[in-house]
Amino acid sequence: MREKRFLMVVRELMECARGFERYSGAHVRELGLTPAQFDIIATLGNTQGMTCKELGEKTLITKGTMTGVLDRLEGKGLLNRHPCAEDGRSWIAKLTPAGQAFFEQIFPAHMKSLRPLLKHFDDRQLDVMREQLYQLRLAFEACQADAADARSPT
Amino acid sequence: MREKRFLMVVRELMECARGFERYSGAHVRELGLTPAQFDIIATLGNTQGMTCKELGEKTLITKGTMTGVLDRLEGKGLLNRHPCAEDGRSWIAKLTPAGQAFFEQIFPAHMKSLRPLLKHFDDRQLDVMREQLYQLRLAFEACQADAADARSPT
DNA sequence: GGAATATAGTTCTAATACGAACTATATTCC
DNA sequence: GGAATATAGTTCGTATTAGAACTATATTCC
Repeated sequence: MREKRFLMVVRELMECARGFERYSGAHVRELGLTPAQFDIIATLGNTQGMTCKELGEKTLITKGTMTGVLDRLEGKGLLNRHPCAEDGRSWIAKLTPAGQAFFEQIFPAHMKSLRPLLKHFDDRQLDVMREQLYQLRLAFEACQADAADARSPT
Repeated sequence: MREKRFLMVVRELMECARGFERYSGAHVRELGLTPAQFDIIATLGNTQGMTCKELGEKTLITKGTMTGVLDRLEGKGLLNRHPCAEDGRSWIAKLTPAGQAFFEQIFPAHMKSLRPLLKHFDDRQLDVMREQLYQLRLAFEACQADAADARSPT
């Protein structure tokens, strides 16, 4: 019954993801941001900005959603978009000074809010978990690629 | 830098969850269902039905969303709701004969679609992963409870 | 028995998730 | 150089998410 074992792993995986989102999201919302907005701010903090494509790769936000998230952050005055010199199709999203200042204020606070979680794990266990999850992700990606090939074979 | 290690684990966790949802979701959508709808059908298959509350516990669907998901399944004729004899506030959601027949048709197909993933793991590794994820979930739940206490102390 | 409280489910709003269609610009290939 | 193709970002439609307010029924406690 490998299948059942596998489904139990998937179930735990989903519970964990939801659990983290709830825990982290509760704190983020107190800061007046949604999880997606926080993700963008945290990614852009201390950088010179990046394209939507890069943001999409570094966060888990898909491009269709990205537009709206960036729009709302722009509306809050935390971010703006500049045309990209190298590629006329691209825009560089960059924190405004207010956005960078906000990042510097909330990011350490958010890390601190995660600290209670940390005390449950030591470095070795974190490394084991990461490696396990990495293997799992590789499997998903490999199978995803196979499925894509099956749909449109070369 | 335990914090950084921890964030890397969280990042892998989220990538995995998204990866599975994409992989599994692609197949589920081919069946004409959304992942949430499939989750309900898979949970209700081969049962005598259950309340929204039970469904919420066995799936990862929150009660506010549950209403809409059940509405749409009811609209497709796959499910209906009966009043609950023991509790006047509750409804029993149960697959219709068409819903049960549909379940019997798609569930094995869905399991089969997951089979390529299985070949990447043996039983021992699956057990290790599940245990790791279980510990992680426990940590989230413990901290969540602490945070709730902090907001409204007894 | 009745008030206070808890719980099951629905409804509402704002923000996302995903896929698909669309526009505009880049790249490739002949 | 121009056609074919690929890519960046936006827009759109449907479904889902979380949280909070709301209705109706249960439970508790005096």
